[in-house]
Amino acid sequence: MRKSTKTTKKDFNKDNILNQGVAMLMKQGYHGTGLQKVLDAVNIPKGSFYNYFEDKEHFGAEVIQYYIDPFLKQLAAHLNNSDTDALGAIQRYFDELIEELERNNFKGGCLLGNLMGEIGDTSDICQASLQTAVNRYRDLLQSGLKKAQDQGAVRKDKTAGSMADLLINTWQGALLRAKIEKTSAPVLQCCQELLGNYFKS
Amino acid sequence: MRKSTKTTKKDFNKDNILNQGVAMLMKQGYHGTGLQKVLDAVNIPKGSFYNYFEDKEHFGAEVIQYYIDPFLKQLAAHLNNSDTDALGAIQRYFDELIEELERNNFKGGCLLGNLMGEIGDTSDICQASLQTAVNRYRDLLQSGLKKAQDQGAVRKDKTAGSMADLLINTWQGALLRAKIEKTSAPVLQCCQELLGNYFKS
DNA sequence: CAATTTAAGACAACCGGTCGTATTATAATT
DNA sequence: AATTATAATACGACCGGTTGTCTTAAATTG
Repeated sequence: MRKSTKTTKKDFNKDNILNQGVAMLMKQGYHGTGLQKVLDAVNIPKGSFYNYFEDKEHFGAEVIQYYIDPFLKQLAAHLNNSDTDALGAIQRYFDELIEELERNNFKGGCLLGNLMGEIGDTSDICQASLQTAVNRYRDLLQSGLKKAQDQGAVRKDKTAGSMADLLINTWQGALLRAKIEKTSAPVLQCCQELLGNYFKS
Repeated sequence: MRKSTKTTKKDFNKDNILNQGVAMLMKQGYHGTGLQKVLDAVNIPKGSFYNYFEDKEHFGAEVIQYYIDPFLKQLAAHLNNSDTDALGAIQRYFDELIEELERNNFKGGCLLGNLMGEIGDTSDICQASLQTAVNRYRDLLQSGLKKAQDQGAVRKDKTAGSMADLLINTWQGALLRAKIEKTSAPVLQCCQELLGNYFKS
């Protein structure tokens, strides 16, 4: 077995752990998720965990990045696919998120929001990871709103950055409400009020 | 010792547990907080816990109500003390929250938000408690905004209820951001954009 | 003294993390 | 090219400690 092949297998295992980690941290939170359960689910022995990760905290930090990546790709795809209408692209992106939220019966929500609340101020390592994850998300959203501004769809008396922040924050809060009230009304309101009203020029 | 006295003492103990519960659930979350630690901190034997609460879940549900009560009183006080300017009262209330947040170096945030994220979809009992807590908060905020509408300070083309929801949600999201970025910028922005701009007539 | 409340301790399950060792792959040396 | 030395990875048993909950007995009550 050559080096490339082996590296691939190790990455495959690590991906499996991260994948399962996303799912379980999402459902049960950080302290509610035991490493044993994660590893059992992907048939990897307990002792092997520390070959892949330094400890649980670093594992959590990596899960955060692994989680947010697809969302960035999804939003970027929308922004690229319809670059004649950036505001519409953003709206369609959030519509997709809402659809998935409904499909999951409002369970889980956003891992970033959940972990910010649970360990955002107790684990330095995860806090740093959360910062970069949120910043990457914010920057992409900002660039989309900037484009929408240039296209004349979004007001220019506010910076794209501040609107991106406001949108992210309201979205996070709305997700929490949606979760405990088991209705998509809060997230719908978030998009309608901000994207459909306040941000428009 | 008469029955009334005894009941008082029991209530005193329970209050101590709840008080400590608020502090520890705030800092370490639900699954990160062991009952042992809570009881040790208030010098009540572990075996006595189930004299006060049915189980940990019900304990959490009671902590939630115990936590939100002072906030409702504080907001209500502001609304009553300056009933000539309801919008100003709301603003001053949130200013106080921001001051306390800074005093705590952005640690903790809001217990409701943290627990919504962590166990809002896994514990039915806590979910129900979170619902009523948030609803009570929302209703009070709604009545304040309604008053501000009647006073002509707040726009009337949106319902007070929808604005209360939007404010609460954005506030929650902003608190999460403030927590991981260790700055009050997000919560300041929340108040400025909504109370100082979007809601104004 | 009977009834009820309080508390001590036991309980199994689980936690994150470490250990020595066995297996394998890479590098170095002939 | 064959063999040896070195390192990396895989693995399961095990560590001390803690979890939430329950049983049972002591203390306190009316």
